[in-house]
Amino acid sequence: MEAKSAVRRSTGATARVSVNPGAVRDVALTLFAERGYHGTALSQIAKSLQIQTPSLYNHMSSKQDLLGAILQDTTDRVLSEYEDAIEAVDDVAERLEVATYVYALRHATHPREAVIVNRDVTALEEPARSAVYANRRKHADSVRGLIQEGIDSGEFAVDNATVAAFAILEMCVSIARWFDPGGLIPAEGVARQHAQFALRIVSAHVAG
Amino acid sequence: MEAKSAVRRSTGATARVSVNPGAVRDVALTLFAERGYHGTALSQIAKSLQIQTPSLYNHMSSKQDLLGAILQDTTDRVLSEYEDAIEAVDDVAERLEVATYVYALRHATHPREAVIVNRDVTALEEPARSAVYANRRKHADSVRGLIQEGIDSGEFAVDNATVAAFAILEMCVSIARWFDPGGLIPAEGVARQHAQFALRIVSAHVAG
DNA sequence: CCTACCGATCGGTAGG
DNA sequence: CCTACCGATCGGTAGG
Repeated sequence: MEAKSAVRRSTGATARVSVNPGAVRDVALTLFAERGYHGTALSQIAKSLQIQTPSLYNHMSSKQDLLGAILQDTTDRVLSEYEDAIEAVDDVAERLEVATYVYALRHATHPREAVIVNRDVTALEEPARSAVYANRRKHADSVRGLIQEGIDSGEFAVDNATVAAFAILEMCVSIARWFDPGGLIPAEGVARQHAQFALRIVSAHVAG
Repeated sequence: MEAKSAVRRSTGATARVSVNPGAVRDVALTLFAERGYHGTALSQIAKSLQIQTPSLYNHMSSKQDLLGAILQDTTDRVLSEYEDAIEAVDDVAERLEVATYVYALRHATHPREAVIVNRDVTALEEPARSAVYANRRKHADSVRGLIQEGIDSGEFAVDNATVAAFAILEMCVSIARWFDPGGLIPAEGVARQHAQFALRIVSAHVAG
C-alpha cells in the first residue's frame, strides 16, 4: 500500500503552487469564459486548483461574489481607462479615436473578462447587476455624447449617434471572441484598425 | 372542496392554447435568450406552457436537441439569406452592402435566435456544435472574400480583410443585444445604417 | 485544507 | 398529458 502523498504525486498533475483568492479568480475567469457562469461548477474550479470544493470557501464567499467581483472590477477599469484616454486629447475626432483604441485594446488583451461581462451579466443577482449596468451605461452614454458633439460641430456625418456608438463599441467588444493573441496581427494593430474604423463610421475628415 | 379544474381556472393564468413542438421552441427561444441554456431549467419552460416537465417530452426529444435545432435552423437561414442577397447584385461594394443589410436586419428582427447562437453554441455537444461552426465559418469566410476582392480591385482601402470582416459582421450581431423594436428607429433603418457603416469601414467610394 | 454531509434541483424515464 | 420516481449533481455548511 502506498502512502497518500505518494499516490497524489503519482497522478502526474502539475505541482500545485499556492492557492489564494487571486488564483481562484484566475481559474474562474478561464472557466466562466469557456462555459459560462451557469455552465461552470465550483467543483471544476476546485479540480483545476487541485483542491476540494469546500476548500474554495477559504478564498471566496460565494460563486455569486466571484462573478460580481469580476464584473465590477472589469467595468470599473474600462470606465477609468476611457476617462484617462479622452482627458489626454481635446479634438472630438481624436477623442473618439483614442476611446476606441483603448476599448479595442482592452478586449484584445483581456478576452476572458470581456466575454464574461457580455455573456454572464444576466446571471448576476441584484443589486450587483444594476451597478455593472450603470458602469456600462456611463461609458456608452459618454461615447454617444462624443459622437453627438461631432455631429453638432459638423465634423461627423452620421444619421444617428446612438446607432453609431453601439456599432463602434460592439465591434470592439467582439474582438474578445475572435482575436488570437498568437496570430499574425498584434493586439495593438487590431486596436489601431478599429480606431480607424470608428473614424470612418462617423465619416470624420482626418489628416493622413 | 373545489374540483381540480376549477382550481386551475381560478389561478388567473392565461388560457393555454395548444402545446406543440413549435410552442415549446418559441418558449425555449425566449428563456434561453434571457437566461442562457444552462441557466434555463426545463421546469421553467414547462411552467410557461402550463404543463408538467415530463409532458415536454411529447414535443421534443431532449434539451440538447431543442438547442441544436434552434442553432442549426438559425445558421442555415443566415447562410441562405446571404447567398440569395449577393446573387442579386454584381458589384463588390453593392454585394457587401446587401450582405450587411440582410445580416443586420435579421439580427434586429430575430434577436432571440441571434443571442442564443452567439452565447450558447459552446453549450451544444458534438457533433452538432461543429455543424453550427461550419455554417458560421462559411458565412464569415465568404464576406472576408468579398472584402479581399474589393481590396484587390482597388475599390476598398483597408489594412486587413479579416479584421474588417469581423468588425462588420460583429457590429451587426450586437444589434440583437441593444435594438428596441418598439423604439424610434425601425429595424430597416438600423440595417440601412449598418450597411452604410460597412461601406465606410472598407472606405468604398460610393455614389450618393 | 480536509471529510462528511445537507436540501434543492437538475434532466430524464416508467408506466399509465 | 399526468403522477411518481430516478441517479446525478449543484452550491454550500459543519466541524474539525
